Amino acid sequence: MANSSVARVGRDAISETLGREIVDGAHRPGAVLTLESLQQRFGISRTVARDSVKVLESHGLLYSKRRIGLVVTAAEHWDVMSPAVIGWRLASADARGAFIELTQLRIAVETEAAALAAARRTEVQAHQMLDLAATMRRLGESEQLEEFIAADIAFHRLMLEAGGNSMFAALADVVAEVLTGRTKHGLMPTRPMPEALDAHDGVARAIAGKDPREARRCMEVLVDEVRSALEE
Amino acid sequence: MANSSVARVGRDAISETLGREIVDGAHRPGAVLTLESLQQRFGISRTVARDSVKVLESHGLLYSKRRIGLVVTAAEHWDVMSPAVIGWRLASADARGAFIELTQLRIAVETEAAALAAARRTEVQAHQMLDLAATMRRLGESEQLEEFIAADIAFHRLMLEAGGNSMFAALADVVAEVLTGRTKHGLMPTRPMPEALDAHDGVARAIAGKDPREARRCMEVLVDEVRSALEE
DNA sequence: ACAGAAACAAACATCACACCTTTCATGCTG
DNA sequence: CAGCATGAAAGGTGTGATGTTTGTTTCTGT
Repeated sequence: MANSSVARVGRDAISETLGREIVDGAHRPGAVLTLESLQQRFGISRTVARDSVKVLESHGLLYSKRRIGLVVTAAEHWDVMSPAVIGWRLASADARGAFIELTQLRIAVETEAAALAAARRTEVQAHQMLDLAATMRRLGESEQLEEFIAADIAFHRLMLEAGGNSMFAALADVVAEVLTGRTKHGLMPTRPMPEALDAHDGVARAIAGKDPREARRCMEVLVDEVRSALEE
Repeated sequence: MANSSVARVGRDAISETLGREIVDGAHRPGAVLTLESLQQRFGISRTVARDSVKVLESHGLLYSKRRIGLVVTAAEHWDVMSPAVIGWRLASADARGAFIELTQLRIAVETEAAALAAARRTEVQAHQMLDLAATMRRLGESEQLEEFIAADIAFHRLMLEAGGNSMFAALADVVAEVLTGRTKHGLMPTRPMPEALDAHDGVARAIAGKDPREARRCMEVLVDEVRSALEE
């Protein structure tokens, strides 16, 4: 028992490692692994190897076939929306591509989410939105970038949740990731543009005022800026 | 090999059954299962029980804790975008709620997808889009509903794929589900409205003509009809 | 020589059992 | 009453044996 001479890794680390490798393209679609090879490589038992494989399998990264082994699947079969796969893609060589796709998804969803939020928000949420918009303005104008981003994230999360669509709400983490990542990918000015601040204000007001059409319009302004930054 | 006296089920059927039960609310969040109970109930070995649990765990439906058991998680932690969870929700008592959320997601994504497709489509895709739009008109006007829906699905799938965003493409199955389901949920006229046919035509033409703005506008017309049907 | 059937073998699937590890609950002790 | 020690419950991991599927090879009959 005890251990082994081979690289020993923590429990979930194995599906994590394999997931990243597959997403990264280290194993071509159609490539075959075996449980045995995983046991060897990571110094683990069949039980653990099977557990790890199950996770990857349930995200569509591979499937296991008798007498063949573990077959790596092509990207179009992956669960690209699941947080795990998103994480792996963002850690891959094509992080930028993943980031762009996520941004496009965010753009698509947020315009609709703004309208939904305007129709469904509670009183409390309305106040929180207005507060957050004000906070963003304050922090943005005083160039406290880090705090600004935190407020920005809170703003978008709140909006996504206020719409009452759980699938939109589930994107809050993605949006957070994108908002954080913008700085790294050079898609964000060091000082938030006044138009962006105005647009956030507008969105908050429209949502508070239960005006879906206006909320959508303001969000579209916001999103247009993001879109154009994407096309540079 | 033999069998057992207890309800014996196929391999994946167990995570399938449990997934549906959890999504359906048969196990409240915080409720605790044990591997032992699953073994008893399904007449399976620990290995299989663990395998099934791993699947549910990787979709966020539960987590396992030592000395406690398998704790069912609240809906906000579910991987609500993964096909598996979507399937379970659509098979649950709240299928209608899930359907509405999916429709909202579809609405959000498709407007953006239309614009993207207009920017990125290949020549072949352009022709296919125009063809499908024409086919839809023909089938729609002759009230061949089933074939019409098939063409509709193909149209939307093609558009989602043409944009080159894999996350949008992954929604093709969802959209297919929604388009098929519309009839069941009484959100669809037995005869497609002429405006809808025109809008599809418009989208196809705009995409073929590489006009993202127009593609988005036409898609918005389409989507507006869906939205209003949703609000009835 | 070729087609089809039969035997073989590889790899996953499942089972049973033993032991480890974590963590909650209990109860004892100072 | 606080704190610590102890026990037990439940999952986590490891092992070896056996079942099952399926691709490959070999054999046989024509």
